[in-house]
Amino acid sequence: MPRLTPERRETKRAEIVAAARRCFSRDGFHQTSMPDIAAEAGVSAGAAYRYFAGKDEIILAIAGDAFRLVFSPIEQLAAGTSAVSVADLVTASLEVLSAETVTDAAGHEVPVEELLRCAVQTWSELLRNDAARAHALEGFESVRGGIASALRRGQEAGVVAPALEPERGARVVMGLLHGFLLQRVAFGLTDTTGFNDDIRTLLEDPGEPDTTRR
Amino acid sequence: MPRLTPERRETKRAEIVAAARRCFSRDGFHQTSMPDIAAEAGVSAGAAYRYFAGKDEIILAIAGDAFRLVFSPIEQLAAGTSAVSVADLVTASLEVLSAETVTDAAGHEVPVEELLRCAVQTWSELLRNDAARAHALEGFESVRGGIASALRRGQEAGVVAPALEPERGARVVMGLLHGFLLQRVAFGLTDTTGFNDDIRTLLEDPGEPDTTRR
Amino acid sequence: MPRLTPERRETKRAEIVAAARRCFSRDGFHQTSMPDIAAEAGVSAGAAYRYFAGKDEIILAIAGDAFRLVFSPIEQLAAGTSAVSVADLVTASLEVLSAETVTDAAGHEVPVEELLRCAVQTWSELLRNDAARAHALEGFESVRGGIASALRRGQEAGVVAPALEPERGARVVMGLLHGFLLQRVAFGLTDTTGFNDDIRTLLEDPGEPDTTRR
Amino acid sequence: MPRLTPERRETKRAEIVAAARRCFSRDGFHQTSMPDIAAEAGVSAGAAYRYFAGKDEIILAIAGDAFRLVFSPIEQLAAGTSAVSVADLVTASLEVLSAETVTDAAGHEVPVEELLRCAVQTWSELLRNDAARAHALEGFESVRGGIASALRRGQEAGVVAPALEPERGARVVMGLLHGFLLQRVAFGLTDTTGFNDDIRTLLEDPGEPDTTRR
DNA sequence: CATGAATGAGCATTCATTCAT
DNA sequence: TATGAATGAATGCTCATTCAT
Repeated sequence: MPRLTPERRETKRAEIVAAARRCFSRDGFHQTSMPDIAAEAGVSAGAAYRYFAGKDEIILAIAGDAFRLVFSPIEQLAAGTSAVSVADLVTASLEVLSAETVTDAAGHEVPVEELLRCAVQTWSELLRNDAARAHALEGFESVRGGIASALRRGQEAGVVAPALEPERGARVVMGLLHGFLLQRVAFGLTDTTGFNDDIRTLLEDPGEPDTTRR
Repeated sequence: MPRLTPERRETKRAEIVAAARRCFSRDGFHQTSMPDIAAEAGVSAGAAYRYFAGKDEIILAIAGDAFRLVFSPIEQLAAGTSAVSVADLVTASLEVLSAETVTDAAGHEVPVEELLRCAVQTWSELLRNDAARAHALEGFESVRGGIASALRRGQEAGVVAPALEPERGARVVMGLLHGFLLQRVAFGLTDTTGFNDDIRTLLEDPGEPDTTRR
Repeated sequence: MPRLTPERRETKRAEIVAAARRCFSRDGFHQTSMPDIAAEAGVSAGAAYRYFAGKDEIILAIAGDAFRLVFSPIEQLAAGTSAVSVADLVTASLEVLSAETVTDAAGHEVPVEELLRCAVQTWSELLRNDAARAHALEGFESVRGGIASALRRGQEAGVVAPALEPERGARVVMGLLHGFLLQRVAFGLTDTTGFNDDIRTLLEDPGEPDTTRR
Repeated sequence: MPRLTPERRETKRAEIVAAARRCFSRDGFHQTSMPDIAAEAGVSAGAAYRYFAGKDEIILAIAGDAFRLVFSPIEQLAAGTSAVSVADLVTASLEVLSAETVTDAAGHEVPVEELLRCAVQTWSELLRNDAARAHALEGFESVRGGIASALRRGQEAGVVAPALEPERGARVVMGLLHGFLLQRVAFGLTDTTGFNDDIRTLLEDPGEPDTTRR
């Protein structure tokens, strides 16, 4: 039997992750058994243990992905060098909620529906799993830093209010995404078109109405 | 030991719920066993079954509370008749994140930390539990309706932008709360002071800077 | 509270037994809980323990009745002094399978359907419960003795073959009843009319066929 | 420890069945726990669930065997083509009560004592378990049909009374076996030798043959 | 005496994990 | 390497029995 090449190993690992994601999305982290995952991946019950130390490690892998990938569109935008407005950021941020798939670090397409359903479950894990929380916090800060940088670039370019504290602004954007994400997966409120305007209108000064809008 | 008065029954039920909430907050829904709950409540393993049909029913009771109580400050504000601005709503909405306790329907004080940790876990349940989702959706719509009403009153009073679609504005407010809630319990980002301003600033037209702020 | 008179005590005990018999007949000995019996009898869970030491004692009471009452018609016939033929005995024996009710020692009417269903379950208990087996064996021997006596009287009167060993003949009669009893309750084969003739025909010498029959 | 060959699987399944039969025979269906069975079989608590969906399925397997095997000697006789008399049938039928073991469909020797004790318990199950009853009824009818066929062959050969209705005669034979079976396991009345004669004598016309009958 | 709430041991079943093949 | 049978601890739940009121 030929040594398992690193590539084949990685491929198989990814297959197990993808199978686990399907199971988790469908049945939940805790209602999914290791045999379930193995069966979904088309491997034996024991095989998964050659790629992961245990169920927790699979959850962690999924959770890391789920937490981070949700922000992948906005991260890409933020990683650029062009001047972006807040509206651009919010729009990019909510974009993931309407997409069919996103692409993970290894280049695999991940169905957004699965991703989001896993993301919400991930949040529960963060409460009790120190490793997961540390990992997620790192991702959170990384995304926040990226958004903050973009906001700073926007301020320099004059398309973002100079009074905005970038780190805090980034938190708002991320919070909004999480909130709408939850509304979508838990309640089926998939429509996020126009929310950028809604948000702006919401906070608008009522006295000086529409002259500057849109 | 016959004749449990309805009041005593309710008290005991509430004790079990409170114990379950402590366990769930500490260990998670699925890592908490019925014996754990019973022990925390100081009752025998079988006793809980006189008050709840099973573990799911306890989870449901907690989840219902958790989902709804998070909005209790804003619901109270919205239920009033005074004209409130968006800033008032957002402030009230985020208030729960800094409070120590909130009061549930039966008048019991519920520690906010526990409440929020249960709330996040509730979200995971919504994905797979039809009863919980239906229940939560009802709560969601009720809160949304209340906030929308308050926004309409604000529009009539001239303190909310007339262009705002109230139902959509309410979704934004609720989404923000959920997003910040997650940031607090998952990452320890408890500080929400000033976020009202941040949000406003975030969306501000950069061209007309500081004249209207703070 | 007035002392419970022995009569009232006996009445209540009988009510519990009757309730237990209904439960046992419907759900089986082991699928019936003490609360079930109490509820069926309209008393509290604890009350039954004033009349019976525990569930086993109730089963024993039912079992004793069930085992014995099945033979009550044949016992009555055997207890008489008239000369009875084997056909009379078999007929009387199977009679209980077509009756609606039989009357127990205390004069209560007991539905035969319930009685038979409990009787079959009783047999299982005999295998493991020494007290029940001893009790039943005593009843068995008593009935067998009665039938044997009747057979002896029949032999004296010339209506029973003199070569028959009465004790063994009685076993055959009793075995037949048990066999047909099982066929009725387990398979719904309620028809036992004419089986007397069948039995006779079955064992008839085929060489001297039909000249005298029917 | 991969790849359980179908034969080994069947062997192990049979071992569990045999262990369960020992437990059931000793302690009863409902007093035997799954761990009891597993321990008796020398396997772990969970292992049994790879071979049976649950306890009920084990009971059903035992019950099916127990109900059917009791008739195996008479079925073999009836399955033949030779002309058999009623006496032959009854003798064969009761034979099982004196045997040490019988051989099941898979060729395993089953101790008769265990078999009979399980058979009696099976009868209780028939009252409440529709699947078991349907299964047993099928077996019952099959055996009855076999015996009836043998009786018809006997009639053709002139060794069975032509007036006998074979289906009814078969019921009598089966009823007798069940009755004597119960007497053996419940009361230790193991002796069935000569009962064939007893039965015949029992129904024999006493001194003055047929002139007085009916 | 009766009540019925409480107890707590016991049970069927599941499942993460191991390891012989 | 991969397999999948086996393990055995853990869990949710039931129920016979007790006893404070």
